[in-house]
Order: sequence, then structure tokens, then C-alpha cells
Amino acid sequence: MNTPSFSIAAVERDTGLSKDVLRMWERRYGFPVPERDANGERAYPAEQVERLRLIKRLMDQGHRPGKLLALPADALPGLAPKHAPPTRTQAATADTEGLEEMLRLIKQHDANGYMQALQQRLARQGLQRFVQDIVAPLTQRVGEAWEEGRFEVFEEHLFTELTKRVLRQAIAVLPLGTGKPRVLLTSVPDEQHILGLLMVEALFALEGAQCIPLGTQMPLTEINRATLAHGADIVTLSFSAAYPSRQIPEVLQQLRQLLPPTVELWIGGAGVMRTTPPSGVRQFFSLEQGVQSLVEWQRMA
Amino acid sequence: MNTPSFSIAAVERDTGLSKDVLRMWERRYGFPVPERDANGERAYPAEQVERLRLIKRLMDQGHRPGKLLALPADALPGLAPKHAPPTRTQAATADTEGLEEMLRLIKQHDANGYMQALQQRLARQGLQRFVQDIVAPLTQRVGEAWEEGRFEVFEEHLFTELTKRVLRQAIAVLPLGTGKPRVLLTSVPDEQHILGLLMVEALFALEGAQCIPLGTQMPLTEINRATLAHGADIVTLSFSAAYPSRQIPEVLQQLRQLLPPTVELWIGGAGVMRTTPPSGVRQFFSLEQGVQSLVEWQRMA
DNA sequence: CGCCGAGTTTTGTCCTAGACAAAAAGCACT
DNA sequence: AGTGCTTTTTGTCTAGGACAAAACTCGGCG
Repeated sequence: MNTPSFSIAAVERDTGLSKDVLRMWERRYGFPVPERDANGERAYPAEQVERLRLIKRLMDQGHRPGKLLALPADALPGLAPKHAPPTRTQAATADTEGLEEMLRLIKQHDANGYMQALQQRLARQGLQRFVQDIVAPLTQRVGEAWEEGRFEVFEEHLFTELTKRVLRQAIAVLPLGTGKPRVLLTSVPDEQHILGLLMVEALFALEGAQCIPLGTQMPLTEINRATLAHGADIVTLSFSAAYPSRQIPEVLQQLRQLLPPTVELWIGGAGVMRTTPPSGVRQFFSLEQGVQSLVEWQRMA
Repeated sequence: MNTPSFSIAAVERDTGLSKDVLRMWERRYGFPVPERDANGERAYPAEQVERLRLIKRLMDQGHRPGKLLALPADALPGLAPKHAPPTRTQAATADTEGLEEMLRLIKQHDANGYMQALQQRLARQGLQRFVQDIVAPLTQRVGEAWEEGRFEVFEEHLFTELTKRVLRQAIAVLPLGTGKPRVLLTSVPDEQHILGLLMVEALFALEGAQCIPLGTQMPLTEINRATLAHGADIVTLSFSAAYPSRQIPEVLQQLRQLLPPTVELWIGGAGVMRTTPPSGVRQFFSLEQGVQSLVEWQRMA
């Protein structure tokens, strides 16, 4: 046979759909219907995995599983995003043509060209405006492009990796923060996106805050330990659009319960737009809002 | 009640033990024995989660679950690592005292001091020796320290995050690679450690290779697409010691089957030390070995 | 004394199938 | 167009059973 087949664990890895869900769908909707290997275990042909991947992407855009699974395979690629297109509030000030040009560089896999374009803009505009006018809108556009199927996963990865580099580099050369609020920046397990946190870190560091970057995927109990060990005043988490939003309230409540009450818990990112946080948790819808809160905090102290 | 309790999903998140395993252990060994909430679902008290976390760490050191679960809770912390202490082959040339000093900085949570120490050494020694004599041994020591319980998870995260920055920064200022082998660097899903890949990238870039860094956690089918899109000659993966070694052969075989036969597949990292790779996959036990192979490749072409 | 092969135990993952709660959608009624 | 209620949809949890692969143990042989 020429088409390799995937175990249920492999499909979970590649599509992000849990084993439970895969089995449930098979039972309920009659798709996917994997073959069985010699041990009676599911063996998914590559073609079904591909279709599952597509279904997952459409679900992330607001489509419902029941509808998608009932649809024939060839009807899927034509579907448009379902939830309202994201607001483009910042478009007025942004250099739209320049942004599109940079997206084009990524799309052409021109890593060097993209890096140069970034560096150039950083040098010209300074870090603050670079973050707000370039990186943030770019990230948003890449997210949209991915949702619409115009970007491959690996193109998004390349974009993320290169952009992270420039941001980290820019942060590294800032004068070391020694100022008032000590801010711990991280994300919870299963949330691996860090670009948003880096943007926040850049802006916070510019305001003189002392940032403690812990990377992604910290277990909640470890976030608490780190908070105590570093004497942090604020814990900032980021949730991307890809994070399962149903889990957010539980996670936040749990963490809020673990942390000392005097420590503030701030959250932001595309993933928190559609949820209301539990009490004692502060939610941000934009970078500007976060910076404003930081400045307020500093004035209060 | 003052001790928050964890759902089975939360325990999976925080300990890394799968739901299946948690239920299995309960059935077989009588631990953990969670309480039940109103719906009859498991609710793990914080104390049991803590014990599970400890058990997991000891398992990663080579202890067997059956033994650990039979042991009383207070006997666990005293256990020593089981598998032979890693070889310290490079110790001869390394500046042992300096390394220990840097570890101490991390242990004291002195992020700024650690960054300065790193930058200083990078400037003094140059990138190549910095990677080989400082970053690689440091990473190894942090791994050992973590295994022995001398490092907390969040300390390891801080170390990783700060070290990544310096490395990325150093790579960013290298002359842009345009040379012969195009090398794609990434890791498979569930493998989030990237420090090893960054070290490889630094050394490869110094040899004039053109590196395409895609970050971590690429689905296998996406690795293949990226390879084709970028026209890569070599795909390099890294497996950390934390990666479940039982899954490595399957993953490699799958990927080898997906990739065009002309594309080489190179793997390295602490996770591959104890496994034999399938045919068509090249395994590296040290950074030097990787660089040597790259140079050979260049001579052949 | 060390090494190798066979047998035994340990251990994780997969399987089926049912139950239920939370979220989303539909709908009636201001 | 909004608001509150009912129904449908959907994911996660539960239970125990089966099995294969890995790890350990032990006997025999060089």
C-alpha cells in the first residue's frame, strides 16, 4: 500500500482532535471511518486525516461539527469563515500596503527578506510604534489569513519564529527593568503562542516595569511558585484564538484561587475576547489598554 | 474548604500523566484515590497532585511506577536518580566554576545578572565556543539539576527563556545564510524544547548553511509540506529527554515515509540517546558530530 | 565472571458503550 | 430587534476488559 495510515494517537497529534472526539464522531456521525489493523485498532488513511484537518480549521472559524461532518468531502474547501470578520480598528493609522508586502514575503518563504523588512521598520519607528503599528496588525492578519486557508501551518510557524526573534532581540537591548511593578509573563499548559506576550513585554519594559518572562506552558502550581519566588506584583497570561475557550474560566478560577489575593491577574489575547473572566481577573482587549493599566498601577503605588 | 481540588483534565495538564494512566493506576495500585464531586467525577486534592508530580519526576529518572506507587508518600523525596549519571566528557575544557556561578544566578532568580553573564561570555568567546563551551554544558547541568530536584520547573523555564534570547539574538546578527544545504529545523508535536535546535542553528549558520527555523511542534504532514515549499535538503529534529521515548521510532518512521527519499533526516538531543533510529534517519550524539556531518555534506555537494 | 536468550511481569494504550452537563441554537413573545 | 425558555448538539467523563511492547529476572554457556 502506498498511503501510510495513522494510529489514533498520530491523528490526535496531527489534527489536535482528542481521541475521545474521534471515536465519538465515528459513533455519531459516521465519519471518520478508519480501517482496522491486525489488532483491531483504528488505522486512519491519510486522506481522512486531511479531511479532519480541514474540518478542524473550519470549526475554529465558528462552523459546527454536526454540519461539517454531514457534508461531503468536496464541499468543505469552499466554506467561508462564519463568525464576523474581526474589527480592523487600527487600520486607519496602519501602513496597509507595507503590511501586505510583508505578508507576501512570508508567503514566498523569503525568510531573509522578511527579517530585513522587520529590522528596517524597527529601526525607523522605534520599538513602541513598531509593536503597535507593525507586529500587532501583522499578527492579526496572519491569523485571519490562516483561518481563511490562505496560509499554511508552516508559513504561520515561520512568521512566528522570525517575528519572535526580532522582538526578543529588541527587548534584550532595552535598559534592564528595575522599576516598580514586577510582572510575570507566561501562558498556561496547552497554550504555546507567545507572540502576544512578547509584545506586552516590550511595551511594559518601555514603561520601566520589571518583566519576568517564563516562556509558555507553565503548570498553574508552578506559576504560583514562581510568583512567590520572584515577588511578582502582577501575573500576565495570554490566550490565543486557538486555545479551547471552554477551558478558560476553569483555568482562571483555579489560578486565581492559588495566587495570593494581593497579586493581580491580567489576561489578554484573541482567546479571551469572547469570555467573561471570573472576579479578581482583569481582562484586556488591546495592547493599549494593558499599557494604560500598567501606568495606572504605577501611579497608584 | 481551603484546598482546591483538581479535575482529571486539570491533573493531566499539571502533571503530564494521561487520563488513562491516572485511572489505570487507581485501579491497579490504589493510588491516587481522588474524591468524587456531585456528578461522580474524580476530584483530586492538591496533596495528591503534588505526590503525582513527584512520582512523575522520579519516573523520568528511571524509577518504575509500580515501586513508586507502592511507597508511602514520605519515602519519595529521598530517592536518588536511578540511571547512571550522564557522562561529563566535555568537563575537561569547560570553565566549571564559571558555569556553576551562572547556575547560581538562575537559582537566585537574578535574571539581569544571568543575562549579563551570558552576553559577556558571548562577546568574549565568539558564538561557536559560546555554544559549545557555555550553552551546551549549562543546558546539560540544568537538566541534571532538575532531575535531582535542585531546580524548580519555573527556574528551568526562566533559564530556557533567557538563554533562548541570547542565542536568537546572536543568530540574528549573523550574515544571512545563502549557502549550500538548506536545513529545516523544527520539532514534532508534544516536543516543545527548542534550545537544542537553536544551538544547532547557530553552529550550522556559522558554517554557511541556510537555516529555516520553524519553531516547535510541527505536525508531521506540515513538516513535509514545508520541506517541499522551501526546497530543503536536510530536516533536523530535536528530541529532549522529556519526550516519551517509546513514541520516537513510530514518529520517525512515519516522517521518513512522508518525506522525499532525497531529503535527509537528522535527529539529535538527549531524547535519542537511548534509541536506535529507523533506516534513513541519521542520529547525532553531540553538537560536534552534527557540524562534522554538515561539513561532509558540503564537501560532497 | 560476564553475556545472551527465554520466560515472566509490568505497564501503557486502545477498545466499547453509556451518561450527563454545558453551550449553542431555535423559538415564542414582548 | 431584544429577552427568556426549551430543545439539540457536543465534548468529556466513567467503567472494565484486552493486549502488545518494554523491562526485568533467571538459567545456561563461554
